[in-house]
Amino acid sequence: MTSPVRIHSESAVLQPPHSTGFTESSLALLKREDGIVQSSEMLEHKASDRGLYLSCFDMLFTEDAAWLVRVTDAPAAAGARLEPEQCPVIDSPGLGASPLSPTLEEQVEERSLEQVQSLVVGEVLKDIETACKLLNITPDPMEWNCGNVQKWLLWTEHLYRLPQVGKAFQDLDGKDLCSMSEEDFRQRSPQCSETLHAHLDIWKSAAWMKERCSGGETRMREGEELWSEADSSCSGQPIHLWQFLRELLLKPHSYGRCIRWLNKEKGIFKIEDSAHVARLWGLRKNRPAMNYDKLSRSIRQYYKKGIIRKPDVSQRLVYQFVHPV
DNA sequence: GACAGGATGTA
DNA sequence: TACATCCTGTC
Repeated sequence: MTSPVRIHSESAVLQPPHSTGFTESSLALLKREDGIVQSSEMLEHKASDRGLYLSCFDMLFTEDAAWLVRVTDAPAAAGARLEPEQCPVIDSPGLGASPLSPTLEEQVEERSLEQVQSLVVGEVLKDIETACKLLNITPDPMEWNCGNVQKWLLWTEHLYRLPQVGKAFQDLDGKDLCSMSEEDFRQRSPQCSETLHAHLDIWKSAAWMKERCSGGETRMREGEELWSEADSSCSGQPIHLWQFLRELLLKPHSYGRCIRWLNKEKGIFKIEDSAHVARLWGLRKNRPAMNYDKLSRSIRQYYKKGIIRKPDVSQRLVYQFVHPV
């Protein structure tokens, strides 16, 4: 099926592998991520409420991607409406209306879907943004050096519980990585090629979207705003441990399994997986030998400074921000 | 294994 | 200054 919608500019340096920006495997990968699955379920639920039976991901990431064009390139979207055979099947009155003059109901449905779709994309961008902060790398894989590639690999291993594959890619920088086909990935890492390739696709697509959106566009939606969100990693100052911990805590969808609030109002949090948090901190600071013993020593340095303390009722792995956000 | 805190090194 | 590292000791 060919798409009438081209969301890629011919001049774009980095082009996603498909016209949608997301390959089938990267979509499958997206579905595996908790928050995205939630968003997807939300959308599917919403769709079923309205008599739609098209999967949200089919809607969102199949080749039409008209919503994406609307978000990023509204004027160009004028000719980007779906051809009739590509439209989602909608079991509702008014279906017989001419595709050239959608009914009010169709327009309302479309708008609702667009809103949820932009939420899903927002989640993807948010995850990437968080990873960039934690790893101190740029979101565009094309700009990565070999060290950045290794960090990204470590990150992807962590995210998808993959075996260590860094050695197989140790001689590659971002440009090399981006030019690799899935078969190239398979040759270097037969076990993880699909996941790695798909995950890289997501990053490439996000980078492409960001590049596309930053070209003088004044229109801002949720996902895009996230890229320009001011945070500790944008200040040029090295991140402090307490800031890092707070950032993890503020992304429960991504890190809730290793650190979470026990009482957000009081700033009380629990480190659920000490080794994991330490590894993330080590990644962020380029300290491969980081462990919880060292990390906790740094946390204890905050006791004197009045930044973090143990709660009144001391518990293992539970700390408290003295000045909760 | 978590915790507390001293000592020292480093950028 | 803000850790990172190593250490001793306690629970």
